[in-house]
Amino acid sequence: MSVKTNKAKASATASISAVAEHAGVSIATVSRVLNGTKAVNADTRARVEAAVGALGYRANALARSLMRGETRLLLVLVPDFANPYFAEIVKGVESVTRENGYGLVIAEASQTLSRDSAALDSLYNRMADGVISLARFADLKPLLQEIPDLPWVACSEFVDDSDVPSVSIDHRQAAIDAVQYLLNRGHQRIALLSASEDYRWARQRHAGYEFALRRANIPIEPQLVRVARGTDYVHGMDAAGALLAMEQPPTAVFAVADTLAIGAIKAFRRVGRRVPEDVAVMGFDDIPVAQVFEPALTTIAQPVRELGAAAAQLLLKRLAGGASESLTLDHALIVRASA
Amino acid sequence: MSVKTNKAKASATASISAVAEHAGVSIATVSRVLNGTKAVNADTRARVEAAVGALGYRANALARSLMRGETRLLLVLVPDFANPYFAEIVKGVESVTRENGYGLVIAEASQTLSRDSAALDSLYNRMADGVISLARFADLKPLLQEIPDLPWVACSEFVDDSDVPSVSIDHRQAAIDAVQYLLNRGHQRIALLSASEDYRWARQRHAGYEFALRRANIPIEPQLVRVARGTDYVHGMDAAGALLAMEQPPTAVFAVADTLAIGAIKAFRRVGRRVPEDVAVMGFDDIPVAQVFEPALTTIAQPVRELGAAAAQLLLKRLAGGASESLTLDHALIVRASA
DNA sequence: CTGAAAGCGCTTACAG
DNA sequence: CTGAAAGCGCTTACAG
Repeated sequence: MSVKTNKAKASATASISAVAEHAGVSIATVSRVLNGTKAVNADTRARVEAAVGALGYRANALARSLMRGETRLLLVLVPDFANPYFAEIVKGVESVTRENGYGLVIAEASQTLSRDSAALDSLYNRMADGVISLARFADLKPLLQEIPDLPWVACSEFVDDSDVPSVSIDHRQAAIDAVQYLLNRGHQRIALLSASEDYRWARQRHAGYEFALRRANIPIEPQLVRVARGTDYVHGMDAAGALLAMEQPPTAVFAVADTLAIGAIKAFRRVGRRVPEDVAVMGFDDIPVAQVFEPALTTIAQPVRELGAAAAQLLLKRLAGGASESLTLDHALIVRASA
Repeated sequence: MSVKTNKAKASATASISAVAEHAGVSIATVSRVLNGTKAVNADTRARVEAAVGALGYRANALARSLMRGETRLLLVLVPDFANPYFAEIVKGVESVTRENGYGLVIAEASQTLSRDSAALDSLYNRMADGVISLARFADLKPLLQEIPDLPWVACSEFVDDSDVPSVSIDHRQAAIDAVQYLLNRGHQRIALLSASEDYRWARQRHAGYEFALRRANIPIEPQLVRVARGTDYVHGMDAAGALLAMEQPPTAVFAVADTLAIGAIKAFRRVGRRVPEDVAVMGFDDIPVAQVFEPALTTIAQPVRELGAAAAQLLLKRLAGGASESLTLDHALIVRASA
């Protein structure tokens, strides 16, 4: 029986040595029964398990991680907690990480995010085994250079000239589909309500919008393109206001996010314009409120849960030493009432 | 210059000994300039800083935390990522933790959450310095017993016979205010759309509803009380359906969550009932969509950001050794169009 | 001001 | 099957 140095370590959680002492074995043995890593004699095991129970012992994750070289924690970078779209993706991520025994560290990756963020700083330093980023491309880029050796996976966003794999739908094609739908319904003056093009997806949806129009021989009218200052409902209202002021307003609006679409509809309604009779409005994302809102939103549905789940799987696979290739999932056009 | 044992540690991040070697000092000195904990000679400091820069060194947070006895990580338990109400609270939490150099580990605390969750399991074991819980009281209770020595703070929920401080509005009083408002508008048949009473707040709002009715000498009609099977929009629709089937339906509905209220309105609309003309609907929370929805929601606003921020402050104060007393913040009745 | 050494709580070859 | 010991990468008395 070994001699313990610090016997009365206050009320603090029992350590492995306390368990060893209690069971009359070495800490190595305790470790073995805890991890099932090596055969242990039946009654030795029983004694250890009894000691664990008696002391309410739980291995200190910090020490364990330090030795194992992994924390089983994944960092998730989201641009905005409040956007339901991101929340759904996180749910997808969570579903697979939970199954695999990983925890999630979530940080809001705003523009201001940088090395001065002590929180993130601590994470970079081996607190997480890898990161899943939904952050704006513009925010992501500089971060990548700072923390080169952590495995990254981008979700919805991506970084072309890098080895960061990504999981996403084909934003450009989805936008083409949306605009084509509007064209098919006879619209010729179609406005684009875009989001900050710090988001790669915003840029790509914008490209899809222009492509679809050009393909239909409709000239791009710069005034019909409005960039919202955020993705909250109010930002959609504001941006739509500008459209309202035009002498020849659009007959249809393609918004790159449902939140923006809903904000726009609100703005239109306020001045007595009916949707879709006077203006058709298409959204993007198919967030939960899209179907209960009135008029219910015609929108592009992203397989959000799957997006998150796939990103998590990709990262886990990579952590397990596997190769990681990017993935493109399918989108779908959901026709409801707003367009 | 000391001899390094493991020289070619692959590409892995530089360790403190690598920095020490590079700068020609001991690791103790490196630690001191890193932490500014003790005076260091100016040019020694310069040499160390140069080495840190050259090697791109960042302290290993795991080892550091193990020594310091703190991780500067806080665990946030949310019942549902998808509910905008919780998202806003998390934003409040994040604003203060970020300022204080703390990171957030977020886990979804569903009913199924238990010791089999490897993710949470690792957290309990000293991965987080404390926890802020928005979890259902019913889920929270058993967890508390498992991890007794972590400092907890409950937000919106609470645990009466424990030393867990909480930050919340007065849910019961808020419900009384809501129902009284409805009564003042002449309603007599007021339904309650409640949420799972695993949530303490649901139970309290329910109590407030009954109190207000009784105070007005209106008998409680059990059929007018419906418990939704969740807090998503669809759950509100479902629960409202039952109300619709009544021979003498209510003239007003008080929903304990905006999501539920919106779902109910949708259900009413589907069968041609107008809100608020045929049925008035009141919500609770004032989530972002409440004001853009049509009809805009009359609701009880909770100071969500403040709630989250206060919970974080309370926890931080406690971690700093301070005392922790519970806090009740003010709610507000927002009159818009739905009631 | 600086270094050698102990120690945080674990895991894992290495012997036996 | 089991233990003594080294080591993960740090921080911090203890000497000097």
